[in-house]
Amino acid sequence: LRCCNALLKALLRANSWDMVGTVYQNILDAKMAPDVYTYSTMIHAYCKQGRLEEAKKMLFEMEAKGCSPNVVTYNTLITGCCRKGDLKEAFGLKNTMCGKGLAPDILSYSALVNGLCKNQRLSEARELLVEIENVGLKADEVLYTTLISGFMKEGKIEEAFKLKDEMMVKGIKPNVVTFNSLIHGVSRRGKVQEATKLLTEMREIGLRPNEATYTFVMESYCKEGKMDEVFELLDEMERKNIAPS
RNA sequence: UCUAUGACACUUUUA
Repeated sequence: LRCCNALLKALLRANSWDMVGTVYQNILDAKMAPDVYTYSTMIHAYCKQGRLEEAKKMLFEMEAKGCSPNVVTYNTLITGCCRKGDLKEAFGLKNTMCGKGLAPDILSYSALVNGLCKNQRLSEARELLVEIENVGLKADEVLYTTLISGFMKEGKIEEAFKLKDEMMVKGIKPNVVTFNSLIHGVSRRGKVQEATKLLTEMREIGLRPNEATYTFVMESYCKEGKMDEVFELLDEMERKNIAPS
């Protein structure tokens, strides 16, 4: 069964949905009982396809068969709902899991925060951060990055930088994605000097810019028509062998 | 310290 689960994961990554179904059916045919990993992976597969109804059905099915969903199972579904913009359902699931004595973890919250941010509900996202700390969880760099990119997308640049300061004060280290989000935010507003400042800052703290980083910085240069700098960056990328991820 | 879940532009796939 462990092997089947690993196989399902690989197929899910490859988006081989028909094979996912086949393997799952084979598990059943072989009279093996899918475990919580199998079900969670299947739910992930449905979510990734945007087939939320079937994902939810799978949740009921596992419960009916006496396999209890855990935090990961719920997180998977919550993430799926958030990505589809069904925040009602997502928060409903959060309540359901709480009702079963399953405490949402930092991943549950960051999925919810992401959903709120993607739907321009920034103040609620911020409130969720307060809740996170109230329940004794520690916000991490992913959570903050999610918030930062949410605020940046709404053009709330100062707020985004405040969040960056806030996380650093708490001892949470920004990573490449954090900087990418910041750079992207200032770049779309054409703030070249801010973008390059961030680029040097991330280097100073030992972070390696990746392909996305360069893309965002180049965007800001392009907005100012500074093509020389763009080509310089392209050269630099080649020198550093930055491969498209 | 590893069978499953969260964040950044573009592209591609699922449709």
